[in-house]
Amino acid sequence: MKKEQENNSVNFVITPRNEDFSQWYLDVIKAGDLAEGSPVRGCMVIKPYGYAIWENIQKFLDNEFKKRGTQNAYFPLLIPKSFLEKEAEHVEGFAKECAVVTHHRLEEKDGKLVPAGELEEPFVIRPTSETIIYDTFSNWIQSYRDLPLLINQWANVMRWEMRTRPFLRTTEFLWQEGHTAHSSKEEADNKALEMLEVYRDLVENHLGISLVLGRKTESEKFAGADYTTTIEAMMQDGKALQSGTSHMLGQNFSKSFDVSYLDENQERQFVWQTSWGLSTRIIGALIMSHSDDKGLVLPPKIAPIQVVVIPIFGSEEDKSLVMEKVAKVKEELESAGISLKVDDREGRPGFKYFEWERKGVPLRVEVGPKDVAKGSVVVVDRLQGEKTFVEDKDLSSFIQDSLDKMQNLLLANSKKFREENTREVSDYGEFKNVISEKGGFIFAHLCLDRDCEKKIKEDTNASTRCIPFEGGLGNKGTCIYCGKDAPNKVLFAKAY
RNA sequence: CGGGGUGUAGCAUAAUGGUAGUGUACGCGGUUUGGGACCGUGAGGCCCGGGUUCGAUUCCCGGCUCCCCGACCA
Repeated sequence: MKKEQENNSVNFVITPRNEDFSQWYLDVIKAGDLAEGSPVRGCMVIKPYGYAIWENIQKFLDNEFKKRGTQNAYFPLLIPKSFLEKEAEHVEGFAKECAVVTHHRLEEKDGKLVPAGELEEPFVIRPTSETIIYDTFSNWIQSYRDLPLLINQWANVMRWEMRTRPFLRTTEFLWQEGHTAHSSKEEADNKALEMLEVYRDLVENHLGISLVLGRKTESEKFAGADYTTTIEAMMQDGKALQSGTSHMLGQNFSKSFDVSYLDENQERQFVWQTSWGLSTRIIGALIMSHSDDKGLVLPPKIAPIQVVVIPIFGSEEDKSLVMEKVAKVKEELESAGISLKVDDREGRPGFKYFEWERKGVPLRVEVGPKDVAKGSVVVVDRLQGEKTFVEDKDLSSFIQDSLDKMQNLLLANSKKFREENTREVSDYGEFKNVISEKGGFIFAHLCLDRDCEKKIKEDTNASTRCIPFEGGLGNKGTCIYCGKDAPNKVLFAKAY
């Protein structure tokens, strides 16, 4: 981000691909009225405009979940420490980042409030809810008739990470976490994939962010899962962002939490489980994928406001004519299902143009005295800045058409950018060069030895993002690091 | 948690061991309105604690904050 003094006013010139990228998106977030720092370490305040984006994401996912028989439920924020200890890998994965509740009241001592009433068993503020949900599942599930059990929870979680970044890694974040239990491995395998596909649909078709789908390597998988599948996106600086995950938990948790049932043959069986989650991090992905030097760019399908109408007038006489026309435009577009805002505040139009551009509203409709006289309006496109004079009779279809085109163009741009910055490499020297000079994704063969993966990360700072379903899994070759047999081709990148 | 930096008004910044200035944003009055309007006017500020000093926003020490790099990670 660079600042420029102009007419004694400070403007933010946003430069997405420079080295100050993280600073850049911070300022976009501020400018776009999305979030600001909170007094609590690494937490964020999400302002109404930003929260409306999250609500649109929720609306879409809720609908998709319910179509697939998933029900919403809610479980406690506080998890007994002993629950976390039950699944060995799971504790190991989360122990380092837990906020712990040890007391239940405050007492005054020497004029200061100090914690008192120490708890016999501390609670952990959920970093994720597998343990407490599966403890409950063990009561809910008795018979094969209780399966499959498909539950989703919208909640906040806390992970006390060393370093935070707004939206991408906050101490507290919002997400949905789905938890399912099945009678067969195959059914659970399919469920994990099915939910990953729901995420793909959301992120590609609604958020306009092109993805690579694949499986995490052993060292990057969820703590306690048999395997983890992921959607990986590329930000404008070439770094990767894990945007959603779906885990096949196998029977690891069902055995630790005794989630079992009697099958048709009166035999005791452990359930097969999945869990899947998508967080407010996705809003960070949205910001970092599409924003330009003017601010946010929001895809029409997820934008809280799709069209902003700016009335322009000088005299009172003009005002009544213009506002009459604005009312008609509003009625017509709203009845076509478009979410619209009329910015009828006092003030000059230019000021309003800048403000709504910063906030990423896809289309702007200007209505002034000249437009009233000509029987048309001016429509301006946020993405390309194109200005079009549209006759009144064509307005609704033109707007609809423009929104659709913009939606498609955003995804196409994102896909093109990702493909242009993905490179196949077969030599480790070249690997290092590409990572340091060009960045982006690298597609290369990797053996199953975890040491190779670790050393590459230490060496280059690039981690494995996933083994892509397309062209990765089962693509045999020789390991880029050690030269031994590699069963898969793997996607590497520096990641957020 | 290790290394580096930072902290002055809502935001962005300046100067200063002795009354803290500017831009923007905000309130009020007026004139304006097709790409960040103008005039007048008003309110608003030195991260916290200790030390040195007649006097500290400034110097010193400690703490905290936020940011960057690393480790960690959705």
